[in-house]
Amino acid sequence: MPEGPSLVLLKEDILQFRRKKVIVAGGNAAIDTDQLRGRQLNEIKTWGKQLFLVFSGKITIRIHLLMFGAYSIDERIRLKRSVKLELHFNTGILYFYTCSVKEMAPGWEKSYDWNADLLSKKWDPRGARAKLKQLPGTLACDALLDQEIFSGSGNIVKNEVLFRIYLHPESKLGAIPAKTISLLIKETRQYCYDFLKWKRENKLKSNWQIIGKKKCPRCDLPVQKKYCGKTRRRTFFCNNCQNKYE
DNA sequence: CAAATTGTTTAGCT
DNA sequence: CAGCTAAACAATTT
Repeated sequence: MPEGPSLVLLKEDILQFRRKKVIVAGGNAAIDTDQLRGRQLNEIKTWGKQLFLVFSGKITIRIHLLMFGAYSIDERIRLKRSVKLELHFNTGILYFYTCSVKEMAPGWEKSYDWNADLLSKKWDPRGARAKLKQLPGTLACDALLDQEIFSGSGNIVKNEVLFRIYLHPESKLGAIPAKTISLLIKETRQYCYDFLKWKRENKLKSNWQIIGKKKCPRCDLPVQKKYCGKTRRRTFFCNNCQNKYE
């Protein structure tokens, strides 16, 4: 489910409940769900992989689907799954499963850089460039998972973007040419929108260029699989085509 | 069927 | 205290 583009789809899906009043709230999340009863869902926001439900009285609940989170509308999916949060409206029911549910403290908005969200029209590539410049020793594969820089990017985005721009995942930011950094920033955002488009069409996996591949689609040499960087996440790359700067 | 995975937080160590 | 690692969480797929 996760990665930023999926959250855009989630938001679209639940926009039908905006300005609707919560009739009953429940679930086993470690928050006071009772306080949501009778409140209107005023706003639905996303920041990368995070979803914010802003209720009347400015009570804000943050949902993070982590690796295995799911949601459904009206129908309870897989009865074995326990419900973390359920919101009943006059027009339907919204269920969230296996996710992180947190109540935000007043003023929470100030702790987020809204220009860092790849899926937002507020996205500002200059901010990303400045942050990358501050981290010369960081590897490209780690930077692409850093939510403070590329909010909404995940392991799929990381792998596919690095291949697209032929950049080796273990390249040090400080050694990468400025032009390539520009390309990295540009293509990370672009890939998010391609991801979104393909996800809508159910064609995300079929458009993967490097993830899970045995051979490089460009040079036909074997693809490397390695758990790279500090993040130690699964990384597929072509040693021949992706330039390593160190 | 064991292993791996689109993610993050936190406890605990050096 | 900074920096790192392992564990925890959990469902589905291969």
